[in-house]
Amino acid sequence: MELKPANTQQIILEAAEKIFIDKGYSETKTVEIAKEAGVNHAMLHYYFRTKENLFNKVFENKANFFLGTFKDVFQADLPFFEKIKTIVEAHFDRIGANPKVPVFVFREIIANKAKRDFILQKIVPAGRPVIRELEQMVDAEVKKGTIAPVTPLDLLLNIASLNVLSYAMAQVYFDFDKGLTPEINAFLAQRKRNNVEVILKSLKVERE
Amino acid sequence: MELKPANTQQIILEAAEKIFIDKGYSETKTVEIAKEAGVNHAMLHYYFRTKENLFNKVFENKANFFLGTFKDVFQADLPFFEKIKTIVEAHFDRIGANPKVPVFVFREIIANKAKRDFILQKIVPAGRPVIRELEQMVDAEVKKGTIAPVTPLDLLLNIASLNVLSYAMAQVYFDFDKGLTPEINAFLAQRKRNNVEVILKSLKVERE
DNA sequence: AATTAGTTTAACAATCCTGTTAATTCCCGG
DNA sequence: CCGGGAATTAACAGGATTGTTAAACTAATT
Repeated sequence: MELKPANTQQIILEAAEKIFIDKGYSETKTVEIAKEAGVNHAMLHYYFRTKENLFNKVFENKANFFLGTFKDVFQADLPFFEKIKTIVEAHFDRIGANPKVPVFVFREIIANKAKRDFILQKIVPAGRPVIRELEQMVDAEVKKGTIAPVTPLDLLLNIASLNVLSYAMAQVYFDFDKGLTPEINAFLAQRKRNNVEVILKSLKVERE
Repeated sequence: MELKPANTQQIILEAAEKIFIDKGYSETKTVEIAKEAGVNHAMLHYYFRTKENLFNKVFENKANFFLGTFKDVFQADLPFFEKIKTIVEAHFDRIGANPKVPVFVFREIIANKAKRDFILQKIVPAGRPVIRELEQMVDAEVKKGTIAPVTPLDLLLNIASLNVLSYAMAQVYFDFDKGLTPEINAFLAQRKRNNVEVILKSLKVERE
């Protein structure tokens, strides 16, 4: 992916990202970040002044990543159910690219009220358009009677819940740090299939 | 609930529980636990020797609680779909009694491999019977053709995912520490209804 | 080559945190 | 009431950790 560790600042940021996400804020020592980055630890102060500053940069990036996992998947021009399927799968895969991030974000928010406010003020508003877009899609179908009436928020939360916890559970059952073994891949593939199916079924109209 | 803060050891344990779950292992300072418990911080060492020792006691309790949320809900003698509904709701409510615990458990496991092994060895085997009991219930219905074929593991993970993330999300959106406002209760009630419905629908037989 | 701004280094100060210990108080059985 | 073990306190040692700074180095410009 990123092939230019050109400047020290970027190197530090990437090292910090890795370690913060692995260990959380206070289990992470600035010296360790410096070591991982291969620079003198005074450099962290030179570029970022404080540990918290550096952390906030990382956290903002990652929180945006996690909460933005929905934004990019509405483009395709497909039939409704195909589109939903695509959204669920794309979301699943995006979490797969950073499987530790969601739990990291939740944990840090719950542990630290200041960060919760930060999220609410800066990031949730950005999610508004996603809801609205989904709302239009869903409402149109509901009106046609092709799907059951659901709120877009519930639908969104259902997708996020199934996908996020699939990876969280995988990290409890398996040792994720040693790469994706066939066993892990099988588990994830099964969950992916299951999640799509559950979401699609949740939209089906009930008949008696 | 617990009306006997009789001995110091118990007081310390309860204080530790509260703070560890709020802040995680390393953000928690032993002095703070002592202050919360209203005792000299040397008492922690007197009763528990080390911080890690104390943490492990708390963690084991809470991890067992979380993973045991399924065990107690299979008793009722009801029709299948009613039973599933009861299970989902009971699980939801048990998480509600300790809403921060699931994310706490995930985070600490992911941050600390040693704890993951601990979980796998001591706690997952205890979950085996739950799977088996569910398996019997499900298989019987599948054979009758009254529900779609699903693996009990998937069903279990689906329930856990929806319920756990409902509370995790609630803690991102709302300030949970100031008690349950009507707003929070409304959100949770809606999620509870939704989760039951999604799970039940996931079991419905597909028709064309 | 000299100047300068930007970067890096090494050493250190200050604080914080865990664990320890020796002395003191508490409480109960005799 | 007294002796002794358990519980508690105050004080501190040792280590880790973050942040700071002054000096040294680098590279581009003149």
